[in-house]
Amino acid sequence: MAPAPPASADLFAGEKATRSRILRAALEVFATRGFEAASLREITDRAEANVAAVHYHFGSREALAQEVLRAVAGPLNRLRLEALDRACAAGRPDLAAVVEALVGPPVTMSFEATGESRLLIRLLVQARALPRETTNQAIFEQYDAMAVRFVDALIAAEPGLPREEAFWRYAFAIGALMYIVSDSDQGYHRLHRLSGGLCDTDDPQAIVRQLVAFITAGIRAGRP
Amino acid sequence: MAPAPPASADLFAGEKATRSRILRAALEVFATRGFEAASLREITDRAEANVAAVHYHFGSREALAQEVLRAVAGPLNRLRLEALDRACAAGRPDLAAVVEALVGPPVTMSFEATGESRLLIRLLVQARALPRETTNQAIFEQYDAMAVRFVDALIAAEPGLPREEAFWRYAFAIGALMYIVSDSDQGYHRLHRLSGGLCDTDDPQAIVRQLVAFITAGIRAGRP
DNA sequence: GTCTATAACACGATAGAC
DNA sequence: GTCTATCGTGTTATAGAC
Repeated sequence: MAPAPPASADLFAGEKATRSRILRAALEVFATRGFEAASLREITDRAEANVAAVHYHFGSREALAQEVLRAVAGPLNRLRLEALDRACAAGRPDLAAVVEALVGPPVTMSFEATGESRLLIRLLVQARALPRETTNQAIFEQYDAMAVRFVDALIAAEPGLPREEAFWRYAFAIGALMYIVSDSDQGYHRLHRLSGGLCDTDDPQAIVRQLVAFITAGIRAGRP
Repeated sequence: MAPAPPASADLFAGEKATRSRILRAALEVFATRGFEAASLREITDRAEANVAAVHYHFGSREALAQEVLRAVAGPLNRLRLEALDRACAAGRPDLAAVVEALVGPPVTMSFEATGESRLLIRLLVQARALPRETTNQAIFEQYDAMAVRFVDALIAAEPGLPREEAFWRYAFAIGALMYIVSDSDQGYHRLHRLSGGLCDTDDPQAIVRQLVAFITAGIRAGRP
């Protein structure tokens, strides 16, 4: 059996040629223009395919959106859970290692030069900004179980941490993560400008380092 | 001279009747449907006005979006800076008081039953999810100066905190804030569901308490 | 200042040829 | 499986009556 391909490999390689090109183009357009504003025409132009091909392969624009979200969510979670397994391998996990397993993979993926996963966070930001039935469904089914596993790992690392606080702080961590990744993305770079160049938001290692320090301390805070 | 009205008062009270109704409706529609997906028809229907009136009063759909963002950003910053001034009044400020001045007003405003500011965070989430020239301009000119004032206050509260870290952690705080507010908004409530009801995301005081505990500890973290 | 009517165009979806 | 052509609808914007 062949080993699983790295997350940065072509997510849609196994697909039929046109279907694959449409998926790739749709990811790009949905991520940069939003699920609502993206048009089928823009997607098919980029895919060098036809509007009718989308309906043939996916049935509707909405079904295409759901398919894209599903296809792209897998690799991130796999990387995260592998890193979490490594952190938990030797008994009680180290908190910083758990946090790094949570924030490291998405940051790394966002900075890939090529590959589809690069746009994942942007896609998730879109889905969250404008919740819709279809995208919510795809996200919940892919991320809920992973979220609970990480919360459990946080508690394993910090046995004194009440479960309620673990959930709140998991959410805060995800918020900080998504905010900083989308800031460093697509030429926005508000933090870099605001800090007068002090914060290098183009350095993924710096981002992970800063995130881990902040989140780890936040999770260790006393009960409010 | 009359005192400034409370932030929850009608933001558009001074406006001409139709123009005011359009602004109010536009805020609602832009905040819930996104800047790209919102249509003039939906806005004018809600405003009980005419499509042509928008062009008469604002010139274009894009100019209307910019106007809405500008009109709504003021009250939040005023509340925050007033709270920051109180925190800094007696010499060296308390870190928790500075953080509460940052996150308290937006959380409180999001939970207002009426008033336009209730939708502000949602509007900012939209603007950030899909950065555009016009909305960026409106946000930067309203928020950049305030951000730097808060970073300075963080450093004043924690003299050992390097300026670079202060900026990173300010950004992380904003990310956690926006994430949790948009989660508790509009029936999304993912954290509530995910935590099996442990986290009451309908209680603004609980949210502020949790945010302040997490962020305060994160800011006090050692240099990574 | 506010309306109706309409121009000019983009959208998602589908029928039917090949 | 992939195309062209087209239907019906919704969009921004504007011209002109009042």
